[in-house]
Amino acid sequence: MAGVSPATASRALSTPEHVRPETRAKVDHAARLLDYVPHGAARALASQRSRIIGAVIPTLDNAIFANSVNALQGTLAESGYTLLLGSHAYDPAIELQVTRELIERGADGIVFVGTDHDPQIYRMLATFRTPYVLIWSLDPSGQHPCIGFNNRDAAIRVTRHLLDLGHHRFGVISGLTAHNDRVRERLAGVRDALRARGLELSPRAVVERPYSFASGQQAMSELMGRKPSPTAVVCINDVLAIGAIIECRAAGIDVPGDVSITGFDDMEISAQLAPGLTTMRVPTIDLGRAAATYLVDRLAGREVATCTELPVELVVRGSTGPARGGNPARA
Amino acid sequence: MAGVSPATASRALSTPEHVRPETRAKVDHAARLLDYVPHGAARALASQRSRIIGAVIPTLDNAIFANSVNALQGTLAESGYTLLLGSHAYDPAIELQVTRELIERGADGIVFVGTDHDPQIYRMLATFRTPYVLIWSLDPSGQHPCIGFNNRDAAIRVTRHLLDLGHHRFGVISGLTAHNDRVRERLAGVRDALRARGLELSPRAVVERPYSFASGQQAMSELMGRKPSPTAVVCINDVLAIGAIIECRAAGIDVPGDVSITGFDDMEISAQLAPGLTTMRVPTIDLGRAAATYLVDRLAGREVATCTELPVELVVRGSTGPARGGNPARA
DNA sequence: ATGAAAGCGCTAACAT
DNA sequence: ATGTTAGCGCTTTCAT
Repeated sequence: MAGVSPATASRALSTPEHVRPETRAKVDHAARLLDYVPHGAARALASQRSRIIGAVIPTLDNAIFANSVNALQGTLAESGYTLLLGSHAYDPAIELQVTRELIERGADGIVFVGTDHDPQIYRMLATFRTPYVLIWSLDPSGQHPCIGFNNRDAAIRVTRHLLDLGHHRFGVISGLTAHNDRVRERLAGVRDALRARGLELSPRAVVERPYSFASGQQAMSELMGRKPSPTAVVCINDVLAIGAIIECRAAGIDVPGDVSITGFDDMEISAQLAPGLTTMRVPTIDLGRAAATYLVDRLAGREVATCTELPVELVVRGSTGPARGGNPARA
Repeated sequence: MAGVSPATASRALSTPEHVRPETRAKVDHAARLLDYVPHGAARALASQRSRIIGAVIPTLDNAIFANSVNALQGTLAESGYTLLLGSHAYDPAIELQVTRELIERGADGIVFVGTDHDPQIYRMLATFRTPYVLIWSLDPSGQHPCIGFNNRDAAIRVTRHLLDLGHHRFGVISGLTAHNDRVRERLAGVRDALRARGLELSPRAVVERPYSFASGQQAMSELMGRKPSPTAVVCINDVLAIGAIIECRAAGIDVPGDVSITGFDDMEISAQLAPGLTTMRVPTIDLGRAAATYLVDRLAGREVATCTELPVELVVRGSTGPARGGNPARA
């Protein structure tokens, strides 16, 4: 004790401006001397706020999410919040369970990826009045706060790039569509873009695989085995696209001479490959940062935008080129 | 209320075996009806256990750590623990702060990476009697519980592989050595192995860079600009090694014809590259799992080994070959 | 600006 | 097997 009441000590540490500098000094001194570390649980119990923000993400395997999470955590830390992380490996049951856990831990706010979530999750959030925000997608219903981009439009832009290069025989390497609105939207975007030019994507032209380099390789090999083989392959993310490029190298298929390949996300390595991967750049860092800012502001009672759309950018590199014998003027 | 006392309700939920099935049913029913979610903070305050395990890691950028963390979390979840994650970007001040935060949150145990930590961290852990474990390294002092492997020996094995192929002009692409015992140990291992064959590593032959593909590229370019240029380049991890391979491809340098390259970690993509990367496989998943098991067992009062050494494995792929004109029989 | 007192939601003796 | 009773360490009215 520094000769003051517990109440004053508490104020000195939590709201220093409400305490005379002199008293504050005494308390700070004592705290230092005692190696005082506040008791988070007691604090949370008394104040009804945990200063914990939860994040529910599919997996950390994907470097893309890792970047967002990193930014999220950094930004939260600046405002005195701690990140509590839960991952679910794309399993809705685990996701529900993890969310429950975060609420149980008293999370003041929660970040989710995408719009595909068990209704029970939304119900729980409502019951506990827990603020939350969805990232990576835009919520079409407008019911949920979100910070993301239009996955479908982005995919349309990628596909158009290929169409403009004269391609008309397409293949698609997709991620698993179950419980993943990003993948479904991107896929829909590809279909939309093709249809707009009078092309249909046959089911056989779409290969669905979990995210891994090996999957991408396999899928590419499968696609190139079809005849006629595609001259352009749209991959739903960079991991799959890189796998596809690797497969081409192994199989002696020239990229983009024989086939053009596109990705989605723009991971660090995508720029370094030979050829460089044409892809849609997603602002992963900004996504994490904006989510943190959103929740911190909301918890501080500040006004916040319900939905924020972040820009994505088509990055054209060496993996795409004109269709062989194609006519760039028309598809 | 289900017509029982709070104490019974508590028991029914926490230690069901201490309650008559009939009563348990009543409580469970009421809980379901009320959408009851226990209050973590109150529970932690009363029971003096948070069921939270903290992990203090350098960064999630490195897919390698992400894998370990994933495994850590999964294994902890099986035992009813939640992972609280803190990263510090290799900054000791942030690391101290993050650790403080974890203790403040009442972490029942904490996982750290490597042995290089501010003495104040160890002091705090002792003060709060917080169990902890170091992963990725072996603690030479034997003072700290750890689960890892011998980074120096592993680096020796990699270097010997190159020596046995007849190389004697070496370059090294290192990570930053500050606050990173893994990098320092691996570097020392390379030096040891060379010295054992009468070779010295000149300071100019070692390039130190942060972990990124781009760094690896740059470093490789620098190294190959020296004359005589190395015929073998040891990279302290796969990220740098992949950057190096990419640079060679860009610069028209044949791997392994002109230069052999080795990595360390064995990331998923390392196997897929052309040429495949010769590297030291680190059991990232096992590391995370073992750390979880260690802490859970310790917290349950079970006996635990102070230090566990996990095996690493040299994976020879296409990026290494005989020294041009070298004599494999002797270095 | 500071102190006194109540209580956050739960668990853990202890008693029955 | 269940109820009674404190109390975990802090914050927050409320009073001064």
